[in-house]
Amino acid sequence: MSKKNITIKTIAQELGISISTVSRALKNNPRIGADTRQKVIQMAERVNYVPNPIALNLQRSRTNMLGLVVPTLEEEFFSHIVSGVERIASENGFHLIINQSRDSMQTEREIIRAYIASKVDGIMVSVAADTSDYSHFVKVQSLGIPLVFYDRIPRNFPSHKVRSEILQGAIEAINFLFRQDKRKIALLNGPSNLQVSDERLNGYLEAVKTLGLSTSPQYIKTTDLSRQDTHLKMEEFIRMGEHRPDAVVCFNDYVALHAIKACIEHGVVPNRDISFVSFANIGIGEFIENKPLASVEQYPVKLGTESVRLLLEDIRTGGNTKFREIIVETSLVIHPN
Amino acid sequence: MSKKNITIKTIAQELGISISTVSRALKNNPRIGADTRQKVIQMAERVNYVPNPIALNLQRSRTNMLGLVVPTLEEEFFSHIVSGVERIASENGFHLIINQSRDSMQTEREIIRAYIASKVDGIMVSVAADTSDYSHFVKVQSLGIPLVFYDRIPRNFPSHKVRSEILQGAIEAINFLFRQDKRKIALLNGPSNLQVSDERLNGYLEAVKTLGLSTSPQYIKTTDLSRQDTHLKMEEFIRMGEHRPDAVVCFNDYVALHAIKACIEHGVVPNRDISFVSFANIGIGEFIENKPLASVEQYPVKLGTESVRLLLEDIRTGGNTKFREIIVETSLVIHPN
DNA sequence: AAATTCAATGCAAACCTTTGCACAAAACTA
DNA sequence: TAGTTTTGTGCAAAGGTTTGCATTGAATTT
Repeated sequence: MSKKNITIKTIAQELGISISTVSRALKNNPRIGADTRQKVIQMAERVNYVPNPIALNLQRSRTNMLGLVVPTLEEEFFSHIVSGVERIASENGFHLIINQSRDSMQTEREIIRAYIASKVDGIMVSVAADTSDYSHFVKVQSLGIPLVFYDRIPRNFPSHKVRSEILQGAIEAINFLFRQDKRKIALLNGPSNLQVSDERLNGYLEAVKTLGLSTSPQYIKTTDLSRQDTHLKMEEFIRMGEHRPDAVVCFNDYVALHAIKACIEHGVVPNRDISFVSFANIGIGEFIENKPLASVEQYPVKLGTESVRLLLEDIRTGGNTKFREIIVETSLVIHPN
Repeated sequence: MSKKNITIKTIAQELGISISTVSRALKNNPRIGADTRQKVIQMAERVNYVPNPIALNLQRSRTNMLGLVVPTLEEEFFSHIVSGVERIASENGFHLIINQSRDSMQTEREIIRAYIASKVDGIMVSVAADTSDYSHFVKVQSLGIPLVFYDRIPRNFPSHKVRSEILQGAIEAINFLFRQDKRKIALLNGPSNLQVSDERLNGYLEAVKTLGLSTSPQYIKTTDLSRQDTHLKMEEFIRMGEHRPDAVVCFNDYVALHAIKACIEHGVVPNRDISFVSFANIGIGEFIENKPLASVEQYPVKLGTESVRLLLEDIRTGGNTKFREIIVETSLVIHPN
């Protein structure tokens, strides 16, 4: 095909003009005469010139790359977020580079280090489950690299943030159960070190208070998200006799499904004896028989698009945008059947 | 923090030596005296020098970036592939940049164009459903950029390829049904423009022949993967009266689930009146009641890791590796319950 | 006709690193 | 002592592009 590397120099030599003239002609610089510009453009076409972005990167010391740290790609919730991010990044001409922390702070730090070394233009992070030290993020900020946290947001760390409106979702879920004449509503929450667990709890407490429902510490349990622990905690609810809850709000769909399984094993009919609602970290398949009555949909794709939009804006303003927190709506989706 | 941009030049000036000496000292070039090397390294430490990878890229005209084109991230099968790719790419110090073609050839072409322009070191592609023209791939190859196709592989296009052992899986699936005393086994296949459909068909034909089963063109149908079409085709099977198949091999889990739904609607008991097996493009959740008896697992993560390993090898050998086709094992997973 | 302005283009630096070649001084060999 | 090797370092080019400044020739003004 083409001989070697075709650069503006090639064009310049071919036309017997200077490199800078070619560069300017190609960029429609008004200082270049119309006829010269014509010739340059035609020649560029003819020799199939494409600008070398690496040289440009060096010049501008920008890379057009965005780094995305995700705990895992093997969970639907996160891969949908990534999908949203990819779309917007693409549309804006940015390359998206993706890495999984696999919920290890150590890995997370290394990824961030690599991003810094590679001079990405911006970074988005959902922190690993065991991230307790934030010095790597401090470093990112001190270098002036735009940074956005999404979904899993570190506590008390000033930065751009994008998260779901969990609290309102929890309230909506409980109102729904209330309308179904449920009065003894329990919460089967996630690990308390997650901020998203806090929000569920706060929503629960607020709704219970507003609706004048009775509750007790026994109605609030947490699971470490393992099947075993969820079973265990659900069994505790079931064994509460006359105080047994008539509805349980679960941390997410998986927890709900496991809890429902526990019910069935104990002869408790789900959604009759005890009703379930949950938060959607997965889409509940249409093929599942015994599922929660409703889930609080979190729109992960939107979570992704909002995050990258915020990041891009920060990049555009040169990292001088004041820290913003974007809260993505949730809504209670009532499952058919 | 640091003043401006710290380069080897900074170090050189600080130490009153030349740039090249600094460069060599940092790379442990033996031509540099031990004491000079010492001083340089210490100073680098002191001023917190990090090499600028962009300049390096320009120099070597390599970018350390791998491009991955995936039809969608919102399907578990593909996001698991990506997960595998990410792990290996990371381990080898490559950045992985990801784009979704969203099953549009047009988008696919643009992604490829961007990859070429950005000078990625290698490209992996699972082609879009409607990709009929391969000129963009020809271009990639003619530029000497290493290219690997995975899962969705263009027909008759010489290149590196990584795919699942579908044919063997199909045979295994049918043997399984045979052992369950099924003798009237049908195939509900995917779109015939997909190579993976061919392979299922060939496996089916081979197994049927080997086992001496009777079949007929009526036992072989294709669906466009839409729920409607799957329903329609399944209903045709159901209405075949005394010739009705007693087992159906489905293109993938989704198709199987839809087909099963069609059965239920028509009072046909799945896995009693008609048994189902399928190929796993999704993991069948433990929560689904009516599901195929077994699925041919395709190990998508492994598909990913194998693909990127092949790509990396090709990159290492400077794109001179002879075209290879890697076939990833499958295995029939019998669902509990 | 001389002076001024303007349009069109070229030069060279800058972005940062690597590396072939050259050079100098020191050490060694004959 | 003169010649050769070794050792340690510097110069400059290369990689591709952009851009401030300088230069040229032509057109306009006085």
